[in-house]
Amino acid sequence: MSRPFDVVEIEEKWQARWLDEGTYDVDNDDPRERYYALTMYPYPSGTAHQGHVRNYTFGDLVVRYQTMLGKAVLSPYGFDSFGLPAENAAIKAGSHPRPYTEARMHELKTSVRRLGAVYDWRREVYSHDPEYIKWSQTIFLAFLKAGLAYRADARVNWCPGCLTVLANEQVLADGTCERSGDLVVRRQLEQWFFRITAYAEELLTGVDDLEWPERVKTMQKNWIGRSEGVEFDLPLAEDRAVALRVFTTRPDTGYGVTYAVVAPEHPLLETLTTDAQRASVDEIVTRATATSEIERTTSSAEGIGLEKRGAFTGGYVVNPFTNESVPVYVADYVLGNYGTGAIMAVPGEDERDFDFASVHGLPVVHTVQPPEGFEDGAYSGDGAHINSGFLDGLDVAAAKVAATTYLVEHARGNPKVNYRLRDWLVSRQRFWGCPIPVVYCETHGIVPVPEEDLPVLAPDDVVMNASGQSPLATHEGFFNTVCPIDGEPARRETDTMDTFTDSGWYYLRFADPFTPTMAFDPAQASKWMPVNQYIGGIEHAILHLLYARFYLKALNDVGMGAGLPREPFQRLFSQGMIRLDGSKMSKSKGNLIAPEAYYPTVGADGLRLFHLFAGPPADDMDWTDQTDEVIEGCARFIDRFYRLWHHYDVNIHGGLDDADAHVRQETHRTIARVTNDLNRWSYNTAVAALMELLNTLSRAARSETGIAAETLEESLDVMAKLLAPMAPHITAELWEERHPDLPSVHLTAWPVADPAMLVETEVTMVVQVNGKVKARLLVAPSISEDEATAAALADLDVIDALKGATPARVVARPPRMVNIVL
RNA sequence: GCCCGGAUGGCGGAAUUGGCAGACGCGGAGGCCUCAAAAGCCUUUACUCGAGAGGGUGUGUGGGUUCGAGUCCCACUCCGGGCACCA
Repeated sequence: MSRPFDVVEIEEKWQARWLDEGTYDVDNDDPRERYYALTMYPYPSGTAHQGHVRNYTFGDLVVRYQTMLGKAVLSPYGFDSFGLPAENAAIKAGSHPRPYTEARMHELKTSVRRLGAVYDWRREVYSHDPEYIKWSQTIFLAFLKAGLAYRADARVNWCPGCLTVLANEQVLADGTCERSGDLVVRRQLEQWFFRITAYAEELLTGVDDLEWPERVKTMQKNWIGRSEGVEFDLPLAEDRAVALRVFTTRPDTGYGVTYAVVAPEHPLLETLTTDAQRASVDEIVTRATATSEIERTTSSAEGIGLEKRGAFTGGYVVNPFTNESVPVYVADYVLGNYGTGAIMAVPGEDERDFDFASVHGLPVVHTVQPPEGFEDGAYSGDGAHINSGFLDGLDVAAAKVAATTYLVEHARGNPKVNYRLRDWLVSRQRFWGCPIPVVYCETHGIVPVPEEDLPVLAPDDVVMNASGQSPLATHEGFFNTVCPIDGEPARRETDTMDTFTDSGWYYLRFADPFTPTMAFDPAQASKWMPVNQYIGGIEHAILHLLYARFYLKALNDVGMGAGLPREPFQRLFSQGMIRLDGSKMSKSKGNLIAPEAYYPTVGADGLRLFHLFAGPPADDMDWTDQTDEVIEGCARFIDRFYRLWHHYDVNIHGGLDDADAHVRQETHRTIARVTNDLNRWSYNTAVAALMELLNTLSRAARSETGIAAETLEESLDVMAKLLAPMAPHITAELWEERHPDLPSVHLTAWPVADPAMLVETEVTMVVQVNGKVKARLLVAPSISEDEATAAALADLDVIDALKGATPARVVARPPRMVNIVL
C-alpha cells in the first residue's frame, strides 16, 4: 500500500531518539508517583512473532499511557536465557549454547525495538550473566541455610527426551513432558527440592487478594488443592499394636468402611501380605512401580480393568467404629505420596471405592440416606446418616464433627489438612542452567560454596553431545574440587537449577540492578514493588506465577527481602494467544507470521493498532485470510489522520457555529471514552472511539460550511495524545511538526475531558408501544416523567400506532424511554 | 466426570446499571474522480415481505421473571480452556 509519508524513516527516527535520549529511563529516587509495568521475562527464541508483538504492544501501551498520566514508570527488559532449546541447538551444532543464545537475544531485542516498545535498558538482565548467576546462587544458599532447600531421595519424573528430571508441574495430565511431549517415566534419584509446601496455605489464601483473572486464581487454587480431614489409625487385626494410618475427608462415613487400601509403595504392605496372596500383590506392585506414571494414572480410562489394578493382601484391619475386621487391599489408585498412602474405603459414598468394590465383590453399605429415586452407586451428597450408630440422623456436616471427636478419642486421630501441592524439584541434569553451588565432602557431607567463591560458573571448554549426560558430570576440571571446610578432595554438584528459579526473582533485580553488593537492595526494590501491572500469557498461569510467589515469600523469610511485600504481582493481565489454522502460533509449532514484512508497509504503528483493535485483549485471536485487510484498514486510519492533520481537503471558517460545538463535544466525549476503555483493558473499543472521532471531525472539516481552525486544532491535538500510546511514532512525528517548541507528545499530560462538555443538551427518547419502538423524540435530559409521558402521547406516530386505544399503563424512564402498554 | 469461559450480520467484534441490538472495522454492492487504473472520496449493506409508504422476524435451543431480556433465572445443545484417581 502507498502511504502519504515515509513510514520506515519516521519510525526508525523515533526509535533511535527514545533509545539515545533514554526517554523511558527512570531512577529509583524519581519523585513522581511510581508505577511498575512488567511483561513476562521472555525466553530468547529469536526474531519476534505476532504473539510477542501482541504482548509487547499491550505492555508498551501501559508504559506510555501511565507515563502520560504523570507517573515514573519502571519498564525493564531482560531475557530468561537459560534453557533447553539453546542446549539442544548447541548439541545439534556441536557448539556452546552461549553464542547461540546471545544471537537469539540480539534478534529478539532488535524486534522489540523495531516495534517501538520502550524500556529502561540500563536495567537489562539475563539469566546466564555471571552476575545474575552469582545472585541466583546466593539465594539458593540462603534457602539451604533456612531449610527451604533440601536434598532428598525420591521417585521423580524423568523425561527421556529432555534427558532430565522434571518438576511435577512440568508433567502434563496425560503423563507427557510439557516441553518435548515424551512420555515421562519414574526414576528413583537423589535430588534438590524447594520446600514450597511450607507456603501452601499462604499461597492459597493470598490468591484471594490479588487482582488477577478469576480463571488464573482458580487454577492456582486447584493446583494447591487444600483438603481438610482427619488422620487416624486402623489397627491390624493380627497385631493391634501395629496400625495402618489413613487420611479421610469423610470421617462421618466411617461405619461404611468395608475395606481399606494401601498404595503399592506403602511400608506396611509387606507386613500385611500373606503368603497366599504374595504373588498377586507382587504383580500389582511391579506394574505400578515399573510402568510410567501415565499408565498408572490413566489405566481406568484406558481399559485396564480395576480387577488388574488391585489385589487382596490377605491382611485385615479393624474399623474403629464397628470394631469389625475389614480386608486390606493394595491398589494403584491410591497414591503413595499423598496423605498417608493408605485409605479407608467407603464404597457407599465414594465413587472410586464403589467401582473397585463392585469389581472385587466387596460389600457396599450406605451411611448417608440417598435421595428418592437414587440409582445404584456411590452417593456423595448431603443427607441424614443411616447404619451409623451414634451418627444416625445427623447431616454430613454435623456427623463429620462428631466422627472426628470420636476418632480423636478412640483411634489416635487428629484433624489434618492435606495439600495436593508437592515440594518443587529443582535439580536438572542439564548444562545450560544455573549451577547448584554446593560440594559433597566425604567428611562434611553437603557443604555450601562460600560466598566469596560465587558464582560457580560452568566451564566453557565443554563438548555438547547427546550422551544423555550433562557435560558438567564428565568435566573433571569442574567437578573435582576441595571441601571448603577441610580442604580435602570433594566433588562438586553437577546438576543445574530449573530455569523457573531464574524467573522466580528477576522482577526484583529489575527494580534494583544498581547495588553491587546485593542481588537487590530491598530498600530500593520496595520502592517499586509490587509490580503494578504484570502482563503475560495464560500458559504461565500455574508454574511461573506460583514459583515467583513462593520466591518472594521465601526471600522475605530468609532475610533478603526486608520491607518487601509478600506478593510480587498485584495486577495480572493474561492476554489471549494467537492461533493460526486452529493451533497456537509458536516457534515450536513452526506456524509463525513474521512481523518484519509489515514494517515497510503499515509500519509498527499500523501493526500495533491492529493488535489493539482486533478484539478483546484477553481473548484468543485467529489469524485468518482477512487479517491482512484489517491491518491495512488500521494503516488507512493513520493515513486519514495524517491527511487531516495537514488540513488536506479542509474548509476553514471563522467563528464558532453549532457544528463546532458538536465536534468539540464529541472530542471531549472521546477523551472520556478512551480513558475509560484504557483503564478497563478494552483497547479494541478505545481504537473504535478514535475512529469515530476521526469520522466526525473529517466529515465536519470537509463539509460545505466547514469548521473553525481552533476546533480542528483542538480535536487533532487531543487525538494525537490519545493515539500516542497506541501509535507512538506517527503521533510523535506529527506533534513535533506542529509543536516544535513543546515537549514530545509522549511527555505531555494525558488529556482530561471538560465535564461541561460532557453535558448533553438534547437526548433521544424512545417511545415504545407494547415494547416496540414507534417514535424517537429529541428531549431535554432533565425532562420529568410527566413531561415525557405527555410528549410521548402527543407524538403523531405514537397516536397513529395507538389506533385510538387507551393505554393501560405508561412506564416512563426519562429521558431514555417511554413504554406505552395497551 | 468436575470446574471455568463462550455462542450476536458474510467475517472480527460493540452494547459498562435490564431500556434504540449490530458501534467501529473487514468484506460486498453502487457511484464520483480518471483515457484507464491505483489511491482517495460518497452512498448502501441483519434477515424477510412489499413497487413504495410501510410491516414482520431476529442475539445457540426450549421455558420463565419483567411494562421491557443479548443482559436476570431454570433446563438443554454445541464450542474452547483448565483439572482429572489427591481419599
